[in-house]
Amino acid sequence: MNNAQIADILDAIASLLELKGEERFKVVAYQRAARAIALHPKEMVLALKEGDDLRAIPGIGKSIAEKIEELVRSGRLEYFEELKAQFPPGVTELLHIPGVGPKTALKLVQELGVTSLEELEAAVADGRVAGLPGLGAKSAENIERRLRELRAKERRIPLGAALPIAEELLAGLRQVPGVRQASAAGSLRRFRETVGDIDLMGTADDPPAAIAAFVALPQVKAALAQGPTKATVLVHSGLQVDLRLVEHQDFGSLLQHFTGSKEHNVALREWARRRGYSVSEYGIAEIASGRVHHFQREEEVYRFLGLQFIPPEIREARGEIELAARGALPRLVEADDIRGDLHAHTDWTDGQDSLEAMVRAARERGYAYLAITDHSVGRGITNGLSVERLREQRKLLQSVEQQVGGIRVFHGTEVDIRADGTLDYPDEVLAELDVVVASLHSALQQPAERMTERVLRALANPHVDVFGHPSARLLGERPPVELDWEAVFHQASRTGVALEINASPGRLDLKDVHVSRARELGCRFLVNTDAHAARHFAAIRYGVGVARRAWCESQHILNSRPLAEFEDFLYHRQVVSGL
DNA sequence: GCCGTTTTCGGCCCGACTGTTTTCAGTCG
Repeated sequence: MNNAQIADILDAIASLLELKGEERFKVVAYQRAARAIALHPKEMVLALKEGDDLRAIPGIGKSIAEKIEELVRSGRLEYFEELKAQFPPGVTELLHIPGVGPKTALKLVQELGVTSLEELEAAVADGRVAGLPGLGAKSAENIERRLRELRAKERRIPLGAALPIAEELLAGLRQVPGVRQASAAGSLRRFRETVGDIDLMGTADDPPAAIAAFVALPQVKAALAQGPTKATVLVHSGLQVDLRLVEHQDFGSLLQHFTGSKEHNVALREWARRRGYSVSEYGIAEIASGRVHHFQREEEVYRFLGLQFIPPEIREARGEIELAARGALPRLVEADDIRGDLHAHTDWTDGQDSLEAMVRAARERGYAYLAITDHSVGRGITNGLSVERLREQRKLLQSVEQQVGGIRVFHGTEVDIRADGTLDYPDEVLAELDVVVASLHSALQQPAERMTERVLRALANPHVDVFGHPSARLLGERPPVELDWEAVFHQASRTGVALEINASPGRLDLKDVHVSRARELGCRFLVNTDAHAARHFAAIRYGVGVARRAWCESQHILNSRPLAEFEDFLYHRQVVSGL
């Protein structure tokens, strides 16, 4: 049983307790515990095996720790089974409908015997829902609409699709006279890998005029709602965007509030409350006197509470507030720290731009180094390089490096890890290269055990420097491979192979939680774009966002290190080979 | 059920919206 499954059960318990009418705080305790487990980098199975005290995890106490132990040990939880038995199966499904909470769900179950979305649909259609006490025609109508929406799309948009749209809208908004502040908020600002919608915040001298200008932007397909200080629009990609404008003096508090996460805000407010303050989106009130403090800038909100500024990417209620109080937050790596990209393709294989164009683009970004890593021979579909072409490419690379100047260009490969864990070039060819990125591209359906053996074998090859896009997932299109991550991270840590944080917006691979765990185990990382065109280098920020969400500092990210130090990694690291 | 800068007991974030309510409950972010 993995953490995600445990978290699901804890969430289900919370829902059942809600239905039961249990005290709200007990419900919240289970919801918090579920989230804590879902975000916990180390698998519970392993934590228990190693004798960790689960109560050290914020939100986990004696009672829930025991339940997790029972779940891990036996695969089931008596308490959960008993709770489930008290309700018709499927009733918690109703809670997934926005607008339907425990009270409404219980009413639907008890009065109408509805236990599934299908039955609910029927009950709405024949008017039984509208006839319930406390509900009316309007409620039934809303439920019907929400049911439809739930079916149509329960999909979130990849960060890489949403962020450019948000930035275009913000640029448009900033052109409007009188607009002084404009920023994205929400999960987009926290760099979550997918977002449900886009939240924008701003201040304007004349809010209604700014709102009017906003809904008239060319990106806007339709305005769903438009008030004097708020607008909700659809953009052409179908994404929903909310804009909210406030007084200049309150922008800091507003941005803080709407950036979230919800759990971070709850933790922050509890923390403040214990010190006599009440925090809301309108400012910070002194509880004793009622005096309210206003903040134009978000930094001031945290400073007022005696906290270091907490970067949005780590606002997830994972202990960041306590660290900020002690002034002990990590110095997260920044996009400007990145000095080179170690995974790039050219038109020698499936890239769009020439080798020279790629090198020039990297130098223009101010990079000190770049690796050209075209595909290996077995990737026929990408025109993978034969050994002869690979060697030919090196000659060109050396002359381009000289011509362009000011940037070190490494010759590398993105070599296929074959189904049996061998690599797609012989060792003596790999030995000629500066950088070897080993990646999975085929036979991605292997069962976990086989896939793990395959990867461990590949990482044991002393020529391999980097494990490329380790899970091979494509966001929203292809699931990650089945892999014993713990074993892989241990292997990478031992052999010194760097794990790639692939910044390509369709991948974001490794993902944040895995990066956290690998970092704990002593792994180091490369944030690479896997650029297939010069313009793709700009995607580096998505990968940096993942690294930041995993609390990575510059020391963890090898390609944020100066050239000399990076060459130490390539040429002089202690290579441990063998399985 | 969790937790501790008043506390091992008695608290537990805050405000807005919606619908159905004649003063508020339920739900959401």
